[in-house]
Amino acid sequence: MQSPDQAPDARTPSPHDPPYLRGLNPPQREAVLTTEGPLLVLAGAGTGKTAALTARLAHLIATRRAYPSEILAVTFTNKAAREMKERVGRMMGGPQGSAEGLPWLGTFHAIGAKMLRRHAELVGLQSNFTILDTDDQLRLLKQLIQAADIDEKRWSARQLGGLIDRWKNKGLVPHDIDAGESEAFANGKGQQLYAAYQARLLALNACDFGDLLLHMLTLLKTDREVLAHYQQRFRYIMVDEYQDTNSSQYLWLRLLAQERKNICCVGDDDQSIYSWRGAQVENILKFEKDFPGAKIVKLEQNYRSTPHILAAASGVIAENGGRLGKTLWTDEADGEKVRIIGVWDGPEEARRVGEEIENHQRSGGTLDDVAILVRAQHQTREFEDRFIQIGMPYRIVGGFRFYERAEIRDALAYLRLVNQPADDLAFERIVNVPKRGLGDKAVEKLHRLARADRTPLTLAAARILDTDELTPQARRALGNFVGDLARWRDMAGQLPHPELARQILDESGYTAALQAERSTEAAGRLENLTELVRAMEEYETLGAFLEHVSLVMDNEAQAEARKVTIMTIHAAKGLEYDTVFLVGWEEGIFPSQRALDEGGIASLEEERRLAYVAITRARRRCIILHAANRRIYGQWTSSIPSRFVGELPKAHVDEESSLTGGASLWRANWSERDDPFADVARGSGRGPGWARAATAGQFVSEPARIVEARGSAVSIGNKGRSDIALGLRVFHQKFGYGIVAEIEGNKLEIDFETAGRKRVMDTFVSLG
DNA sequence: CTGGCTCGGGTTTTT
DNA sequence: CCCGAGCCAG
Repeated sequence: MQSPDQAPDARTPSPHDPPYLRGLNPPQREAVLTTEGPLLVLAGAGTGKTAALTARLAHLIATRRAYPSEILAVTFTNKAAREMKERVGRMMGGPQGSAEGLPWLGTFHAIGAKMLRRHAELVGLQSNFTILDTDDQLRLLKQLIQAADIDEKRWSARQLGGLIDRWKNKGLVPHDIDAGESEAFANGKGQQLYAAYQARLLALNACDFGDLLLHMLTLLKTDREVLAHYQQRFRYIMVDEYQDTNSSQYLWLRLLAQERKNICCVGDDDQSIYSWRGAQVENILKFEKDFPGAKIVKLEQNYRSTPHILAAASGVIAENGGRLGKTLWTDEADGEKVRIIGVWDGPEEARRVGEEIENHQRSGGTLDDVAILVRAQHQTREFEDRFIQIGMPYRIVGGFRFYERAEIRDALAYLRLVNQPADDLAFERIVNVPKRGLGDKAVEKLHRLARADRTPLTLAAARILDTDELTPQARRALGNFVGDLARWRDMAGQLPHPELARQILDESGYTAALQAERSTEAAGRLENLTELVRAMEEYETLGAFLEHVSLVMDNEAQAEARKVTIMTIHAAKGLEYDTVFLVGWEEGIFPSQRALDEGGIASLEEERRLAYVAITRARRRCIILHAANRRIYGQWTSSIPSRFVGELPKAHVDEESSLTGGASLWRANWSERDDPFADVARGSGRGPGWARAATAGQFVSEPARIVEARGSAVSIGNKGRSDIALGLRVFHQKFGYGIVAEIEGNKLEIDFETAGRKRVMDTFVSLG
């Protein structure tokens, strides 16, 4: 480890460099070595931002400018936080000395929660408060809307939730909402409902995600002691993805940094794609004004993509106004130009991408190098359908996450209720799960009593047993449930919590109910529960585990298998692939119709930044497709290529487009297939019978938020499986159970129970 | 309570 | 067109 007097100062490499500086270029070094005062690091896509950020953290510790525990490093995602932790660990060689503590490294929300637990009582909470997720939040809002006698159809909980989120993102508490703002919901009831919601959360001893920051913000603004404490404590503050910060996060950071002013924000205004969830690009644009004397370092050397790809991306983003301005460059050789392919319609687009990937395989490429990026989740379907047909292994990123699954949320509700008896939402969720004969009437009576006495449902339940309000069966059932809860709470003090969880799941009858189902899904759910209990073992306390689950738990994409990845551009931010297909580059799709209709120039510019993010995901090959016809909400619609296609600099692209280039392909398509309805008319697979059997979320047995197709590789040759025969019952990952109706080499025709007849590859089915 | 119906709405998504 | 939510009937 380096001592302060030997601390490197040179911006150029020297043999005496500590390990964390090795391999950094001059601007990266500058970013690492500028420790004092405000610093803005403008890091273009692929310029080694994380490397610089981590090295900076290592540098601060190694040169003893601060104890680890005096450093605050915030990220947006758990993934980013994890990555940084790992890299710092590696750089500094093993875990840091416990005497010096650990850096406060985590997401805004995780850090907010950590602080808030220490000061919970100052905002009217107890430190074991529950963190509600969006689902809980919506159920609560729905109750409030009903209680206020507002037409739920006209004014949905979802709407109100969105509004409250926006207010929280701006750092506004109910008191700050003026009449004009309040108008946004139910003719001026917005403010009142927001206030009621916040009151209800306190009564439940609960927080939503926004509160984790908002409560801390309020505290920092109103409590001088708390403010002074953290201002003193955090000698150095680092922020990743600064362009994604919302107002509340910005205010929070500014307060914390006010004293020491050692704040280093890393970001890229060109990659700001989250304004719709409150991010303010302005935060990064006005950094110099907020922090006078700020130094700015630009990271512009790109280590990811070829010059053609960079030039294409730069050409597009140059159309945006008000940029801080960076010019990406690279040492790499030219490589392939960006290809633009125009096709006739959506199905052809999928076919074309499939062929390109097969070519890629034939020339020795692997599938995990390939990604297809879409603007919106529904576009994945076309590719999924096609890939199932040709037996191309793929994975779709997105959809349900581990803790969003019903069985996990049920199990957590039990644990939450044991941990925190005031958690009415948890109580409601599981009072009749599994079914124990406590229907709507019984719960309604309970509610009335709880409301009258202003007590949590758990208490009301105990009390109602002394009355004759419930039917004898309901009373017995509730008595058992209340008794169980009390017993589990006793056990909580004595048993290790994974064991407690196992017992709860057993004694509540939850596992038994699943076992009784005897379906594939139920088996998957049981597996998920086992996984949940296993995960608990890594945590000291039940409380720590619950916090982990609601704030941190996300199943990482196991990239083990060789598969093509299909995902949204948003989901791809921060990732990179050798070959990237950018599909659906048409006006109305990308840029999206919504962006064109609403939000004016700002929306369009965000779409353009999205295009920039999309292109810069590619390392070696970037292939952009657009179709002339697409079925949108069931209607065939013709579309024109995205304006972003036109903004790609000609010198760096190769067009194979029939529509913007020569007319040959267009004509070929036209004569071969007389009209866009041909597919439908010929019944070539898409008619009414084309039931889209299942979406990602329905396969609860999937291990993670990844929908994986079965089958390891594209089948070669035509040899079919020997274990498949006519009339056999088989299982297919997407379509479910079905009977084999025809066999043709390795292709099967199967009559699925719910999805109808489909043609699939035999590698995708297992014997049912 | 399940199923079948109608109706409305339909980017992007993390925590 | 496809999905989810809510409603009513059995």
